[in-house]
Amino acid sequence: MADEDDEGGEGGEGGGTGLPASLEMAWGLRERPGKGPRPTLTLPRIVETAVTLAAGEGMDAVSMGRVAKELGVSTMSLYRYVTAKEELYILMSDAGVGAPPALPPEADGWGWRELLSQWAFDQRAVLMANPWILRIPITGAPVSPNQLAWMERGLAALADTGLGEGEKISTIILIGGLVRNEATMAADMMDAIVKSGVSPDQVLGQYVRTLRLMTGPDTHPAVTRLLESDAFTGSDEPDFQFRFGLNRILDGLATRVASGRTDGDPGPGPGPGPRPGGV
Amino acid sequence: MADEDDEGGEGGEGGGTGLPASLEMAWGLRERPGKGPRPTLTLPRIVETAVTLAAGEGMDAVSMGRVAKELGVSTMSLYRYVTAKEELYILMSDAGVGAPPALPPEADGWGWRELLSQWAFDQRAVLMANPWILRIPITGAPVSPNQLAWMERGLAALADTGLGEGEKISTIILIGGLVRNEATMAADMMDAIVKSGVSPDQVLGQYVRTLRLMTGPDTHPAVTRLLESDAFTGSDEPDFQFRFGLNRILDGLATRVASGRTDGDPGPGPGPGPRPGGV
DNA sequence: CTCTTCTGTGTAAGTAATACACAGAACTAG
DNA sequence: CTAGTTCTGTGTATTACTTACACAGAAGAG
Repeated sequence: MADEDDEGGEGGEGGGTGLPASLEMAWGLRERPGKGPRPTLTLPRIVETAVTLAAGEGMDAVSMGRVAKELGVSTMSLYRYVTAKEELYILMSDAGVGAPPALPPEADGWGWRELLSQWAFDQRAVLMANPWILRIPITGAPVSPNQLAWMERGLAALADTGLGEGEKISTIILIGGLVRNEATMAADMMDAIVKSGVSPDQVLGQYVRTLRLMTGPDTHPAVTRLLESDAFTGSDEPDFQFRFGLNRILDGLATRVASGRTDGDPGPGPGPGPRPGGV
Repeated sequence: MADEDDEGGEGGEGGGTGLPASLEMAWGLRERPGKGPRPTLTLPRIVETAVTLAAGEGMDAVSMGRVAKELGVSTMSLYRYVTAKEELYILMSDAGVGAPPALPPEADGWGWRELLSQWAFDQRAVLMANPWILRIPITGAPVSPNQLAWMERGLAALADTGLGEGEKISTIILIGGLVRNEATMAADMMDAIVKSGVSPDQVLGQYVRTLRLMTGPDTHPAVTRLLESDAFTGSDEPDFQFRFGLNRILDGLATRVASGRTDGDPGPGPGPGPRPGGV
C-alpha cells in the first residue's frame, strides 16, 4: 500500500480547487479540451448508470466492472472519467440526494424550528427513497454541489436564531447525523427482513427472544425492563424513534436560543461540574 | 419458531439463540466438544490478534489471510472458529469497546443527566482510543456481551426519569449515534491529517479555501457567512461540537422529563401542525 | 482397536481494483 | 494537406481478498 507522492493528495491540475477532476466537472468548471477523439461517455451518464444499478440491485452490485458492462464499455474506460471508485461513489451520492426540494408556500411565516424540522424530514425522505446512499461510507467533509446545497438550506434555517456560526454548523451536523443514523437503522432492518423473508415483527421478535436468553434481571435489570415492556411490540408509530430524537434536539435548541447564549461554552463535560472525562 | 430446516440464515445448532457459534462462545455458552484433535487456536487469541493488527495498522490491514499469517496458521483454519469475516468483526468490536468502566465513587448522588453524560463521554473515550472500531460497519442490533453491557449502563442511567421504555431506548440510540458520529468525524480528520502529512489547521484551511471557490454570497449566503466567521479557525475548544450536541440533547431531554410526559407522542412532524412530510 | 468427530490445510474458484502501454481518433499548427 | 499533439477506449496483467471443498491426520468414545 504505497502512499501518494507528496502534493497533498488530491488531483493535480484544474481550477486549483484541490478537488479531483470529476468533481470540478460536477461543479461545471473545466470543460472538455477539444483535442482528442470525442468521448463515448459522459460523467453524468456513468453516474446515472451506477445510480440505477444501485437502486435496482443495491450498492454491492456497483463495481467498476459491472457499471462498465452496463454501459457497454470496458472496465478501464471508466478510469478516463473518474480516478478511483470512491470518486464515483461521491458523485453517486450527490446525484442520489439531489437538490433540496422547494419549500412549501406557507413556509414564509415559519420560524427556525419549523424550517429545520422540514429540512430533517426532507432529508430523511430522500434517504429512505434511495437507501443505497446509506451504504456509501462518508469519507470527508461535503464538497459536491447538492451536498452543499443541503448544507446551505440547513444553515439558512438557523439564520435568525442568534446562534453563533460554530453553533449553527454543529447543529446541522448533529441533525444530519441523526437523520442518517435513523435512516440507516431502518434500512438495516429492511435488509434483514428481505434477507430472512419474514415480517418486521418477526425480526424484532427474534431479537427480543435472543436478548432474553442472554440477559436477566440480575445482570441486566434495565434491559430486562425494556424487554418486558411493549417498546418492541407496539409498532403503532413507525417514526417514533426519529421524531422523538429530532424533537428532543429541537427542544434543547429552543432552550439555547431562548437563553440568548452564543458560542462560548457548549455546556459541561461529564459528571457534575468540570471533571476530566472518564476511562 | 422451534422447527426449521431451512432455518432463516443464522447458525445451525447450539443454544437455540439464533446466534452464530462464535458469538455463543463469547457468551460462554457452548463448550468445546472433547472429540477431535485439540485446537491450536482459541477464539480469544484470534480476536486479540486481529485487534492488535487493527490497532497497529488500521482496519484495512485486517484480512483473513493477514490475521492467519500473524498467528502462524493457514488462512482457512480461521474458518473453523468463525463462519465469516463479518463475524470476526463483531467479535473485534466487542473486544474493542470492552466492558463499561466503573463509575467514580461520587457518582452515587448523580442524577440521570450526569450519569448519561458520563456514559457518553466514556463511550467516546473508548472510540477515540480505538478508532479502528469506527471502521467496522454496524450490521445489526447489538448482541455481543460488552455491547449489551454498555446498553444496560445507558438504560440504567435513565431508570428514574419516568420516561417510557420506548423513550429510553430511543434516547440511548440517539446519544449512541451522536457519540459514534462525532468520533467518526474526528477519526476521518485524523486520517486526512496523517495521509496528507499536514496539520489539522491546514486541512481545515484547505477545506475552507475549496468551499470559498465553489460558493458565494449569491448562491450560498449562509455558507458564506459560516466561512467568513471564525468557526473553522478558532480551534480553542476541540470538543466543542461533541459537547454542544450532547448538551443540546440533554437539555431537550430535561424538558421532556420535567414535563412528565411518557411514551405517546414523540412530538410533531415537519412544519407547523400535523402535515405529511415533504419531498 | 475401530469409529467417529473434529482439526488444520492446500487448492482453487470467483470477484475486485487498478497500473500500464498501445492503437487510433480528432484537433491544431504549419 | 501534413505532422504533431493530445486524448480516447481497450486488453493485459498484477495484486489482494473471501470462501467452498475435500483430504489427512489427531483425539477421544465404544
